[in-house]
Amino acid sequence: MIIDKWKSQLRKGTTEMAVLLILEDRELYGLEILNVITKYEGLAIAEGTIYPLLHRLQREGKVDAHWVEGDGPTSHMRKYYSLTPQGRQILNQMKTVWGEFQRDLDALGEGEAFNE
Amino acid sequence: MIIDKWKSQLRKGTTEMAVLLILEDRELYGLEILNVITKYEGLAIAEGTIYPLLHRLQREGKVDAHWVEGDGPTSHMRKYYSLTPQGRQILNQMKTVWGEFQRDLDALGEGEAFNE
DNA sequence: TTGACATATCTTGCAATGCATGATATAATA
DNA sequence: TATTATATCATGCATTGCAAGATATGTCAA
Repeated sequence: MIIDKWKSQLRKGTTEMAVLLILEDRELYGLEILNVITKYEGLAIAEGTIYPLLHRLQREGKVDAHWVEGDGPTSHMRKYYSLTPQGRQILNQMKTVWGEFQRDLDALGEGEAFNE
Repeated sequence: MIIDKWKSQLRKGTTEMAVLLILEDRELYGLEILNVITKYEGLAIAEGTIYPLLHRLQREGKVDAHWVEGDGPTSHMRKYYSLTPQGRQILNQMKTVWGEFQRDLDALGEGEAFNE
């Protein structure tokens, strides 16, 4: 499908915001984050996307990570991620930009016949 | 600015939609299209972006182009672009996808504390 | 034990789009 | 003549999401 390629272009940038949003008020590990995102069909990303993204966010100082021994019966090592102050700050900027972006693109779509 | 790099990532895919939206009910030439987009601050793109994009859209059969001799006093050759039927069809798909995408990302941002 | 499956993470290179930069050409204006 | 505005074009880079496959552990059935 042609439109599927376009969808993956739409995700550029926004997937990063989605991850930061999810971590805004709690710590989660990789697969959990992926599962939350996948609950929203329109945002669904491939599994191969989440780990490189998380590593990048950590490298850029937007998130912190620490290993936790599995607490339940399934005792896999899990890497929990949380927002750094810097990450929180950038997320707030992203929210503002995203709001403007939506408004402008929608305005262009609806009102262009009028605005001159 | 860090956020500026992110803005340019947001534009991936959406700039293409913006151009198709602008051509939805009229023909325009390159610089005109750029000027319309630039009216919306949140969507502003660099000048070096528009021509490669238009060429790609033409190559993909989404738009048609034809040269027009300058009609007014400034008689520069202008290349006018218009939507093909296929381009119109794809634009409609994009509108649907974009709507879902917005809803989902906003829902994630606002409601995640509740949804389990 | 063995094998299959689910969980959980990691790594490497590719594909696609917007951007930066600079080039070309014409007409109007100083 | 030189400068500025208009209008288009071409080339290679930066970034991000994706595909594909590898690794490791624990559970459960045969």
